[in-house]
Amino acid sequence: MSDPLSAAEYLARNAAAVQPAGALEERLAAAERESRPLRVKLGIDPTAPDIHLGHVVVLQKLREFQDLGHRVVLIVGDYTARVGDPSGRSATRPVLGDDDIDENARTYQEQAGRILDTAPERLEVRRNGEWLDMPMTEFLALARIPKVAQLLERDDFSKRYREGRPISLLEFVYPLLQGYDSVAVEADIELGGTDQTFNVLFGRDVQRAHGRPEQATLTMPLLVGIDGVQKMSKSLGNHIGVTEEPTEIFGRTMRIPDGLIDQWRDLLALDLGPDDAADARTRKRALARAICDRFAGDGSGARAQEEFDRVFLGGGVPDDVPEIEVEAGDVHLPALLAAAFGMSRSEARRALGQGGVRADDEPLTSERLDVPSADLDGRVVRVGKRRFARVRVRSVDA
RNA sequence: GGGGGGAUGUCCGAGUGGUUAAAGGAGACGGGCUGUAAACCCGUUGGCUCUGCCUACACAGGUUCGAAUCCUGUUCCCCCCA
Repeated sequence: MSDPLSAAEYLARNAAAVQPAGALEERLAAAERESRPLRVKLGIDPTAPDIHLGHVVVLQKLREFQDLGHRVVLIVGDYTARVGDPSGRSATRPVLGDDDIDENARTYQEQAGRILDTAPERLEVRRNGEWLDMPMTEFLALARIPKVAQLLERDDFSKRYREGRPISLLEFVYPLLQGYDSVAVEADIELGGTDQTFNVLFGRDVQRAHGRPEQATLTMPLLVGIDGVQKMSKSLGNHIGVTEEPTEIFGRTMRIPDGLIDQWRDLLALDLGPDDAADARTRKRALARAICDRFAGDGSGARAQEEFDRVFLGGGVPDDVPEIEVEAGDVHLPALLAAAFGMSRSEARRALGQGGVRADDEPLTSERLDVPSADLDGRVVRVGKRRFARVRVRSVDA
């Protein structure tokens, strides 16, 4: 694998683009020649510390670079986060304080460690606050690099401009700062999702303006979320977090549309084994197991599947059902459901009215909203197909 | 600096004084069918102490028996001109 050509081919196999053509081979060859590891850069946003499968795609790619002997440079965007990204129209993001950024960065590293090799010679973590707090004169020098037409060529900008939606100057400045990061850490290669295409390419302009060698860029396709339509993102609620319970990971994976199986397998670099040749359902189960094994620990996939089958094929109840305590006497069902499942009482009422609530297998209806707690003690209340809670009557010994 | 347009529920989007908790769509949720897939069908979708009450159409006041709809001020956004 030390052959630069085959290494490049391997690394690019599931990438969206490697630009400019041949740059990756060239860099790998240079590393070989100079017998030094490449510096592979990824910028991260310290506002969202929950790593999900969408983030994993790029992290996995970084891991592949590491396994080939190269060095990953993670840049925590503490400075850019402090500026407060105004994009996203209506919702102004809260500006984070130092403590939050520290905390988020720490969480991020902890979670990324599930994918990356965290050995110091393989992973370097930097904060762009180290260099972005620059004198105005330096910033002005940066600001003459991009041309407005160039910035407006960008898909999202041109689209927004055409549609008359706001673009703040700060958003124009972002690529500059990100590009300067590449200068500061002497990046050989920068990775990102395809949404970062402009930014990573622009890093080359900034490097050139500073008389530095220009980085190669590798962009990965954006993983589609479990809704099968939009890119995976926490704010869209179509994500699977790497720290989630295996049963949850398994279950949510089983909900993805069949058409997504190949993409997930390829982008997450998972091996489905012999099941890969089977029917869609079998393949999806294999995928779900593989994801569990990868992030929740070896063997967790098989266990999750067993539980899944028991609960959803057999109509059973999961092993570890959260408990909800109630006082002795009558229980007001809407209140109970609201407390147990985080729904509003009105929602709970509706669910009851629609026959979506059961105690063990007995349907609870909206005819009787107050029931003696003794009738529910020890039983599992279930809303819909996958929300469970075991009821316990608080003992009255106090 | 001047002129014009706009802000409606999770999102999109109707609605210009009264039966509007607010059309329609999307999404989400519950049910049916299934493989917790797709497609399809039905229902729900502000909150609550629920045959009623409370809060809601950027924010604050005002007019009116009655306002998302009219008036005033404020904030934010977009466009055009300079």
